[in-house]
Amino acid sequence: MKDNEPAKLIVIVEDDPDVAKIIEQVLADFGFRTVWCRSAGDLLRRLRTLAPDLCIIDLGLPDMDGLEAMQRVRAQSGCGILILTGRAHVSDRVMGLELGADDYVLKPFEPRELVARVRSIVRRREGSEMQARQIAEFSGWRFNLGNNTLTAPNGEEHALSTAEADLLKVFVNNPNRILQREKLMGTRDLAPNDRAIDVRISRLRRKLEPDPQSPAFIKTVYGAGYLFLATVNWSGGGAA
Amino acid sequence: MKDNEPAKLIVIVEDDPDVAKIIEQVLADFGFRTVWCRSAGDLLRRLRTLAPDLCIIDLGLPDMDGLEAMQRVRAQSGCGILILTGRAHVSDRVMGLELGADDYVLKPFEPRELVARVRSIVRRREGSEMQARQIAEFSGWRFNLGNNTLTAPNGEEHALSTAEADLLKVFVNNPNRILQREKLMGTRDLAPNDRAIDVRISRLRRKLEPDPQSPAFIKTVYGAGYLFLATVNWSGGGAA
DNA sequence: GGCAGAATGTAACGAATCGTTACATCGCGG
DNA sequence: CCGCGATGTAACGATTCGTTACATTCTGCC
Repeated sequence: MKDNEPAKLIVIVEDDPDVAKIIEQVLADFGFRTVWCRSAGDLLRRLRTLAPDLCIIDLGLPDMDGLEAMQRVRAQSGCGILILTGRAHVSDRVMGLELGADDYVLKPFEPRELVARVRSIVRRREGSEMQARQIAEFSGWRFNLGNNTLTAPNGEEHALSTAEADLLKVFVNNPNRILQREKLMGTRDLAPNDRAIDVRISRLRRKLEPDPQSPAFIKTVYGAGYLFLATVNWSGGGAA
Repeated sequence: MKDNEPAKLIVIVEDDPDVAKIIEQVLADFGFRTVWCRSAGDLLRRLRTLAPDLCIIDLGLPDMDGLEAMQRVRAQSGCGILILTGRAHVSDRVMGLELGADDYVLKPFEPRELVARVRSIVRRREGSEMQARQIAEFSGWRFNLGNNTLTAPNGEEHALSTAEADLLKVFVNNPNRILQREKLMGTRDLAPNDRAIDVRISRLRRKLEPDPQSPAFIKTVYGAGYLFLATVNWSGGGAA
């Protein structure tokens, strides 16, 4: 009953338009939404407003090494990463995987296998959702997802309760995006006139907002939900 | 500081002893513990007492189709699964991945790449730990990990609190195994004479044990920890 | 077998959390 | 400017959960 979710969003980073078209076609055939980025810079710019489920990255990009791009994505977005490239050397493959790619597929690729691997990554991710990453930073604030601790820009520490932390986790994972009440409550389905979310928001604002009367981060979108307005950067999730 | 954890345990299912030896050697070189199973039956038997982090499964087993073996493992253990096989057909690869394998590697394999892929799976899993699976069954009891509900054999439902559910999650994921207090407390480090665990155990027993005085499932191991004595079967985690 | 000391079981207490309710306020369409 | 529905939040009470205290059990030793 929570499967009226929109299709998964996949970003394709590929400088060859023809190849990109093919990939987009294949994924679209299997029900994914796709966005095409021509370069690493393009990708990083898009990630400021998009929250994709997976990035498919070519290693041979015009403006940046694919592996570096991948690491930047990891630091910024926490989405899944699949490397799709012609570089077949073992050392490339090992390095890609060790640096955090979820899979490494060689060109020329087999469409059905690519879809199967994409699905595998997406399937795993929706189970675990937002683990692995540990510290989210935004506007001088640091939110440690491991111990539910929120550190203010001036160094002051607030301990968040479980509910508050859960709420903030959803926010930092989906910044700059209108989030409906249902999304914010996680699994718990909410009664017709359930005000629990509002109260949770209120309590979180009290700890996070300098002036809860005019919130800087957690904006209310009248009639729709809430929106977390910030540029979130991730750190500390480090596999070596 | 929580990295004195023992090495990850990997089960290798492979009927050719020479190939198995090579795989074991490669993994051992990179710090993994390994267990070799010659057949699918052997594997399923071992899983009753082992809780591996990953199974590497050959598709060409003498006693059972590898894909069926894989699905049985998925139902029983929730560990990671990597298929390592000579079957290179696209349809095999797609089917393996769709049926829930975390990766699919072809023989002959490149040792460093295999290790990188194994690490990638293990790394991801230790972030998410025990998601995906939804319902654990043991001796007529059903524990729904999704909504923290415990159903007795007679159909009676108990709602578990968060702490109780967390505790039971550790138990059903590591049955028939002595678990030290630290493991049972999750991340929270415990003070010298911390009795929190004992109280949690006591409260869980009150809901789970017919006669808390002589527990049938949660056994006390004097001086060592606790042990969950049961055959756990998993269901409902299903990707189609 | 019996004892001492440590480990474990659990009742009771209190702090913290969190959903509900009630009421104040705000936003937007007339 | 009015009115209604959406949102903010203070207050209350139920639940949860760690601590403490005391009872009980286990183990090694005599």
